[in-house]
Amino acid sequence: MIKISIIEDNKYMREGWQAVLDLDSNICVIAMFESCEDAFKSDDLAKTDLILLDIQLPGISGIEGVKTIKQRYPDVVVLMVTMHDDNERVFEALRNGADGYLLKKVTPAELVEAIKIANEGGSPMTPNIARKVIQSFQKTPQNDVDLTAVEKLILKGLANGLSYKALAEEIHLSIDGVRYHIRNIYRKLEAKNSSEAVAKGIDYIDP
Amino acid sequence: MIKISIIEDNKYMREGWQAVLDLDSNICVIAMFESCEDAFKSDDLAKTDLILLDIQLPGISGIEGVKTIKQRYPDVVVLMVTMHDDNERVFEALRNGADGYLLKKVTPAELVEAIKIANEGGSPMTPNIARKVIQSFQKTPQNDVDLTAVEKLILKGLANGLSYKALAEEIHLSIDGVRYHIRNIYRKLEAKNSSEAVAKGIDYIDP
DNA sequence: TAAAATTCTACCTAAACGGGTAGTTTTTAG
DNA sequence: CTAAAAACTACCCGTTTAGGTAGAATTTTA
Repeated sequence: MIKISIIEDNKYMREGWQAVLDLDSNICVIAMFESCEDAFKSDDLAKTDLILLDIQLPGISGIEGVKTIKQRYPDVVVLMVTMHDDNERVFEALRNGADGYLLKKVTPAELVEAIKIANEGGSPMTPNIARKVIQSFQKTPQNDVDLTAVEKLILKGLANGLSYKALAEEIHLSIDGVRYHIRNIYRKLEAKNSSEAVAKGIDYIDP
Repeated sequence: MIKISIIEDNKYMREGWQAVLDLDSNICVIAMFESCEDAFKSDDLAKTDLILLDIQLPGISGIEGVKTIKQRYPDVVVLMVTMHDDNERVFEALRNGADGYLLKKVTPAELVEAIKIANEGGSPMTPNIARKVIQSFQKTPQNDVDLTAVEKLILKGLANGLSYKALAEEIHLSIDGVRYHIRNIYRKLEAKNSSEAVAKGIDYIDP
């Protein structure tokens, strides 16, 4: 039995969904709130498996709310609900911890389907958002500064807090040898010092 | 007209898809290869809108191949093709630049649908992979070291290569005031110097 | 209001860093 | 094979960083 909470300011929306969801024998709506504030006062969220969270709410928005929810109840699944599809807000909500999202115009069958997918560890979302999400986590391909293997190694060492001396020992080079490479790293990354180099180059070094 | 190239070692698979796709008046298969090596020798990929790329290939795998493809032709859309769904390899391919993926057992209608979605800027994928992708880019919620606003500001300054002096001027504090905060940053992040602090804390500072 | 914690300033010292220059060895390219 | 480029070593020198300690100013807490 999947226990659902709904946070949604529109009364008809809330009750419509409740009616639809309670028709399914594996789903049970255990609580409904018209705002994040209300939901946080109650303790029902603790008993919830999955929350349907409207993205646009008066007061604390869903985008902010999901952050709090995930902090307090990391295991609960949060699906954002939104009017429009290709939306920067959806993206932000996902960054803040949402597990997926669905559109308000979804059919009852799709709603139940999305909930079941999410409950089993999936993330329902449209392809458009999926593309955005993917792009944001891909290694940036174009401006890939070509650091040599040694340079990457040294940059990694710097990121780990090693001194030039420690680095020299680690890769069997003189301190000035290390310095030679570091100078080249700074030039390539246009960095003034090791911190800036690490900040700029950390995405280019292998984990 | 969407121009498609197929890289797939199984002959029947290749030709089956070609037959299916060419039935659609908006899709045209312009080239087929049985390996990445072959594809890279030819110049057909340059004229391609979308590539169907088998994830498991002899020689250069699709996971590696997509990297090369995206380097050479950043604008081409790459869809990975895979046997199994919940797969670490799919995940790696997406990290390397793939725009989506579909299963080999996909129906002709779904195949055409996925291609059209991808061509219009979407990313077809199953909810399971979507969840993985989302998780990998969410801000890590639990181990969020609580840096104060000033500490974040200073860490950001360090990441930008500022010296203590420059930082002091920027935030109207004495150099020793800056040092005071930096010491606290090092303690909280367990860092020995600014590079390590930047490496460890860069995810916690606001962009 | 008093005590405690946090924030900020100050100074000392040693170590680490960064720029410049210059020379040697090794690799690469013609 | 020879010239050019890259990789490495070396030294000088001034600046920056990091650790330690200590005390004032400010805010928080009881």
